[in-house]
Amino acid sequence: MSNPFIRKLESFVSLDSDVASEIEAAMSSVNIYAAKQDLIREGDKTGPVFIVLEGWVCRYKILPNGSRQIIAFLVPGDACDLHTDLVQEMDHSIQAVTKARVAVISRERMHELLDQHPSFANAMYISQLVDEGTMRAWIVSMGRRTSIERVAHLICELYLRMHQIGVSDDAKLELPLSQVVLADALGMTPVHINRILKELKLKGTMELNRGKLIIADAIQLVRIAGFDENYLHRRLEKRL
Amino acid sequence: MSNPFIRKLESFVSLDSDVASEIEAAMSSVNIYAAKQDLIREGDKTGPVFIVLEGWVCRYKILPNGSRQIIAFLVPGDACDLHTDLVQEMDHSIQAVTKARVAVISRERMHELLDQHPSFANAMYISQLVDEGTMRAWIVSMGRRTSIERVAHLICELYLRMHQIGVSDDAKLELPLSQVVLADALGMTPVHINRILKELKLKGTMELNRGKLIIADAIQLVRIAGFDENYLHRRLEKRL
DNA sequence: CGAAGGGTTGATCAATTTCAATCGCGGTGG
DNA sequence: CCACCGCGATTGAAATTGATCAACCCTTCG
Repeated sequence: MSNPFIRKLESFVSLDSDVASEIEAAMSSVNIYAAKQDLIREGDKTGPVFIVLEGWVCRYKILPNGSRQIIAFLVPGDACDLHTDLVQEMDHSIQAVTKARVAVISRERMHELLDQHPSFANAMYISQLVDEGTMRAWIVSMGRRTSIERVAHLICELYLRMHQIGVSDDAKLELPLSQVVLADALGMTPVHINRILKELKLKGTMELNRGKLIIADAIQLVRIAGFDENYLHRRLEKRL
Repeated sequence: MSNPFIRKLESFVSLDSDVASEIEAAMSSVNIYAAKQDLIREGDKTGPVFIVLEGWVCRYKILPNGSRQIIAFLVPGDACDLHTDLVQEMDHSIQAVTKARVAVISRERMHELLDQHPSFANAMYISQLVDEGTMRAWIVSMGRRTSIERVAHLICELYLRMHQIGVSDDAKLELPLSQVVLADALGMTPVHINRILKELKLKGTMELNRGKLIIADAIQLVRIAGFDENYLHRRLEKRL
């Protein structure tokens, strides 16, 4: 099964194969977005449920002064806005970082699926808890980590997430994020990101070139980041 | 009805009075915590559901270097860890900021209530969405706001939340947060918080003395914060 | 070929931390 | 009753981090 969403759900709970195929069938409507194209904007009425199939997507918010803060990255298998129909309008925007293929499911269909398949609802709930843990980790990073620690921490997070969806061999990783995007995610300047990346390269920790990341010294990377994988609830996998 | 939790739920959905009293009955078991006492610690197995009745509580995380980042404030009416039984252990700690009265509900009972009363489940879901919106706003603040903007923004958030639970008249507010606590929440130094507070006082914007906050110029405060009430899904204008 | 976007670098500036000391006040034990 | 203690608040000076400003380079792409 090559559907990244199903694969992610299966990592949380085991799904009956007929449930899995019903979910997959519901994902047949697919949109393609170009890099920098918005899926939905702050202030819009809440739309359908999006599920990323391919490419990178982010949540972000623009401030009055024009600067941008990325709030989360969504990679293949990640869903968003599961239940936002309970509130009136988006408080942030969602944009494709790279060209992206995104499945679109109507809220009605999604509600049916959730109602009919408790295992699916459960998996979605777990997924949401993991996302919340990630947000908490971002708050901690922004508040209390220096820029090099922050960069290292984000790389650890993304490495682990890519690894979970099986998109990385051990020390190499496709990471199609420009320095500007990294800066927007980490609350820093592109210039400063550039210098930190250089420092990490000089230290022999990691190297990021044209969307390809090489982790030269994972131990050191984790140490710099002060990375605690618990927040991604890796233990969940082990239990299953 | 003086139960802050019920009052909060009612602000999201309307509850049948028998449902309300059933929920209230479930909240009969109450713990008292002293300031700085932990309700639950990072690494602990997930416990019962906590609902703050009185006082201030926070989520926080300690970093390897010993510094602390507060991730969220919980005020009367706020519940936490509704569904964390789906994951194995806490990825952060929860601590009383002031002396606090906290209702404790077993997960079994909570699940019964949620299953039996869709309106209650709905209200809890909305509440969770609001909390997520608040976390996103914190990420934005930490990433892209200067320290004075960050302070102003937090004050706006807290003012609005206190107002919602009816614990503030128009320009005054009980805000029992020390400068150290504010610093831990905003990712700053206590020294710097002190200077920013002084600056805000000098500007005639607001004043915080011994746990009492006076908003002298709400318009200016909102302007400094670049505050957008949308994320709390509430209107600010009619208030300030 | 030329333009645009992304990356790199140096110099300078500004915001915030760090360090260190002092103050005020409420609570406590003698 | 009162001196003392400890925490929170306050202030100044120095150090540091990261931002800003301003080029310039390289690659890609129309």
